Amino acid sequence: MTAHPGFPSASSLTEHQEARRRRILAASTALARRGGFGAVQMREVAESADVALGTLYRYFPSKVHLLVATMYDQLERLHETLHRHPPKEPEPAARVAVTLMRAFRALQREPNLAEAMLRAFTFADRSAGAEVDAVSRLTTEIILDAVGARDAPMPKRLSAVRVIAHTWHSELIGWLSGRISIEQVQEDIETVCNLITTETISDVRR
Amino acid sequence: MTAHPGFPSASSLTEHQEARRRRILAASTALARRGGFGAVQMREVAESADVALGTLYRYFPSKVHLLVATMYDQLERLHETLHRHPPKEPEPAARVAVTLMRAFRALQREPNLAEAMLRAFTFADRSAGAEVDAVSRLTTEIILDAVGARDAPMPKRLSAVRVIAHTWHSELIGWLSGRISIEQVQEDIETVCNLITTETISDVRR
DNA sequence: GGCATCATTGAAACTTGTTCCAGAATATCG
DNA sequence: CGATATTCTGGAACAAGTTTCAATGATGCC
Repeated sequence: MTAHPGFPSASSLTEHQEARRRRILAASTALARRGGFGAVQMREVAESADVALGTLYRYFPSKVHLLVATMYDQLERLHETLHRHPPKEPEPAARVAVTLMRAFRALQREPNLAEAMLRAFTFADRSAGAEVDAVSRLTTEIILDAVGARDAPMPKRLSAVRVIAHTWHSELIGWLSGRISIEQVQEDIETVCNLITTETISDVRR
Repeated sequence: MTAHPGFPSASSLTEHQEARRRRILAASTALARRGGFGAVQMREVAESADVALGTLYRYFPSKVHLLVATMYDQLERLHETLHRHPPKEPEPAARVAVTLMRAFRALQREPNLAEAMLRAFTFADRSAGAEVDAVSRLTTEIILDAVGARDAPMPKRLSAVRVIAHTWHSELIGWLSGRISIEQVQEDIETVCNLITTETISDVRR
C-alpha cells in the first residue's frame, strides 16, 4: 500500500509505470493546452493516455492532484530554461522581476494551460498539500536562483520570497481572468520585487 | 431579461425578492460555517433557504457566484466593524498590517466559512468577473482606509495595495490549507505592508 | 512451473453542480 | 377586474468527478 505513484518524479516505479505516468501527464498537458481547466476531463485524460479510469485515479487521486503535478512538471522545464539563460541584470530585485516577467510571458503563450494549472493550484485543499508544497518549493527555488545569493537566505528574505511567489500566482490568475492588464502585472511584479531590496530597511512591528 | 438579481446589494428588487436573496445568503453562510466549501451544496442551500433550485440559480448563476457574493457580504460587515474601531498606530504601514491581522483573526474563528469563500474567490473565472471585481474593490477600500490618506492615491500606491490584497488572500488560503503557520502569516503580512512605506524609494526598472 | 500478490481493465454506479421545462403563483398594466 | 408577462416551483434530466468491483494480467518468489 504505497502512496499514489504519481508524485513528483516517481520514486520506485517500473518502466511501464513510469511510462504510464508520463503518458498521463502528457495527455493532461495536451488537453489543458487545448481548452483549459474545463477541458481536462478525467475520462478523456484516461482514454487519451490509454489507461483505465481507475488507473488514472490510482496515479493521481483527483483532477487537482493531476493538474498540480502537471504544473510541477512544467515548472521543472521552466527552471531548466532559466538555468541555461540566467538574467544578467546587476540588481537582485531586477533579476527577480525580469525572471518572473519572462516566466509570465512564457505562460502567456499557453493561456489555457496556465489557467488549468493555476486554477487547480489555488483551488487545492489539504489533500493535495504535499503536491502543492512541492510546487511552492520549486517556485521558491526559481526566485532564489534569480536573487543569486549562494548561501542560505535569512528568514526575512524567505518571507519576501514567499510574498513574491504569492503575488506572481495572483497576478497570473488575475491576468488570465481578464481582471488585470499586462501593464498592471508588470507594475505589480516590480513593486513586489522591491521587497528584495528593502527587506532589511524597516520593520513595521512596534 | 435583467442580469441575475443576486449581485452586490440588489438594485431593484421587490421586498420578497430582497428577502429571498437574504435567505439564500444566510443559508450559504450557515452551511459554509458548518462544513466549508464542500458543505455548500446547491440543493441544500435551496432547501434551507426555502426556494426552488431553479430560483437559486436565477439569483446566483453558480456556486462560485453564490460564495463570492457571500464573501462580499461578510467583507461589508468587516468593513463596518473596522470603521467603528479604526487602528491607531502612527505608521500607515503598521495600520495596514494591524488591520489585516485583525481581519485575519476574525476569519480564523470561522475557518470553514473563510475556506469556502476564499476557495470560491480564487477559483472564479471570467463569468464571475463582476462579482470578483466588487470584492476586490471592497478589499482595496479597506486597505486604503487603513492607510488613511484621504486624497486619491498615486498609481504606485495602488500597485502596492493590489499586491497587499493578493498577499492577504494567499496567506489566508495557505493558512487554511495548513501550509503556512500563523507566525509566517504575521511575518509575511508585515513584510508586504512595508511596501506602503517604501513604495517610492526605489524603482527596479533599468 | 506454480502460487501469491499486486496492478490494470472495463464498466457500472454514485454524487453534486447545472440545465430544462411545464404548470402554478405573482406582479404589472390598461 | 382581466389580460399578460414575469417569477417561482417541483422535478426530471444531464455532465463530469469520483468510487467500486469482479475479472484479467503482470510480477516476483519458492
